[in-house]
Amino acid sequence: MTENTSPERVQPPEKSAASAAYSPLYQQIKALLLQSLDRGEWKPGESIPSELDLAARYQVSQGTVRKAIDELAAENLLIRRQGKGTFVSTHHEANVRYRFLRLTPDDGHQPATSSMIIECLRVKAPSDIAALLALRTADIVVNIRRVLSFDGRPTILDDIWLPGAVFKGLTAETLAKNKGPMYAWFESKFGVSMVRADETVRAVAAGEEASERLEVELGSPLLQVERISYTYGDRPMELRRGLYITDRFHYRNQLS
Amino acid sequence: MTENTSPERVQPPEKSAASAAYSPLYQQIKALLLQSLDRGEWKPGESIPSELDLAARYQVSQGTVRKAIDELAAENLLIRRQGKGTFVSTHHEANVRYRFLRLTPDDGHQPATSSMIIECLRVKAPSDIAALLALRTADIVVNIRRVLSFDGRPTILDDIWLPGAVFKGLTAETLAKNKGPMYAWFESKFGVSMVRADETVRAVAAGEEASERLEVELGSPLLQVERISYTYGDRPMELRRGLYITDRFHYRNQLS
DNA sequence: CAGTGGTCTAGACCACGTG
DNA sequence: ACGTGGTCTAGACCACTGC
Repeated sequence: MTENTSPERVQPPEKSAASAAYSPLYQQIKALLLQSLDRGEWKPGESIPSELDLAARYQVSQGTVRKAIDELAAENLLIRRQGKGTFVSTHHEANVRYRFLRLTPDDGHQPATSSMIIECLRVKAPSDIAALLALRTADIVVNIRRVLSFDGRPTILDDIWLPGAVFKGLTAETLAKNKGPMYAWFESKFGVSMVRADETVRAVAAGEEASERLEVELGSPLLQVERISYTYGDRPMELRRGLYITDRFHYRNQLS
Repeated sequence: MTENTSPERVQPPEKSAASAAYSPLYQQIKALLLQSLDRGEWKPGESIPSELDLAARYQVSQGTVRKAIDELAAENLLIRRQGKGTFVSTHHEANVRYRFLRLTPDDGHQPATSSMIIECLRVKAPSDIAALLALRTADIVVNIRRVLSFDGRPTILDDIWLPGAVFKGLTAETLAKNKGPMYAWFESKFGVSMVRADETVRAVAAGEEASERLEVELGSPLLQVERISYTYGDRPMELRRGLYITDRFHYRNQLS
């Protein structure tokens, strides 16, 4: 009974010259791990099987599994912990909360955060939003608008768009009940893990609504940040347009 | 004659429990490679010795050298090219020119770039500049001010500060002669490789000079980008304050 | 003490670039 | 044909964690 009927049997890489679609073994393993993550076989915060177990499961050496995991860890999808295991990334943990928020206080001290929901509506997707979220204009999207305050000062005005089909049961009420980071809530309530994001940053002048909500002069400079967040498989799952006040905070970035 | 008198002999990692300052072998190799890079033993754009040569030189296995190089490649200090060798990163190559410039045209098309030097002075370091560059206020710094234009439109007003002791012979004349990216010029003319950078981004209102130089209304929103660039060993080598017009361009960023 | 990831080695073979 | 980095394996031992 050593016959292997697992659907996850990997192909040994085609080593003959004729192979056009050659893919290294560890990339195939990486793809299989990604599938399992996407499918929810291992949930955010949980540990995945040990390297030796995975090696046995996929019939490859530990070194090959290791290389696959190395890449996923480099992309922040997995987190290695020596002596404990390898864990699925989550937005719940203290050290990586607000992982996608690059706005940082000018002095080091961490501010108290509070959120005020302006509205939360389900509407047909405007065409620009639909395009960015890879939806059709007939599809329903959830539109959340809110103000984030730091130390009691309104600082961020957010306009958030989510695919309605995925975020079922998201209403102003359920939203209001949730404390803590929105991305952590998305994980536990809707099973959506935000894995990476692209941001587009500009300086703009405060319009009427922004100046009221953020309590700044009409026309004051604001940082406009448009973010598209992706879940596994590069599927866009959120469009977020934010206006930031940057007099006591700054947007930080590391180049290399 | 097998005695090894090389100054680069590495310590086998202390494997006994008592070792407080344990450092993996490959980290020691990485540090040695960094020293050689800093010292200029291999110049930007050149290839470093092959993995097998380095393994022989440091008396370790190829795998250990490989892991050290892997990390340096992940930090963009080295570039691997299969079949050819491993090369020292440079700002000269077309694909990584303007590697630190995150301002991107809204439409895809690459704009024609031109630079206009406003002035280039050697002065005593103001205290804030000195602090950020890890200098004393008595030290001399070079201060360059310039406007970058894209497709003929002034778009960036830069205020650049460099340690005078390192950038000897940098004058408005020599600067004006240089075409192409400033960081590439720093490499070939002054032997300074910029290896990574930290940026702080804000939205600000155009002041008098900015509005004149960039031909925008007084008070229009501009993106203010303060960048500290580092050479090997995390030594700060440049402070750059830029004001960007972001109506046809945006600052892009990837989060993960 | 057992189990996990982390380091290190040695060797085989492959893919790529250049003669 | 050769030398380069890239992949894959197997095995030994170490460091860390928790029972």
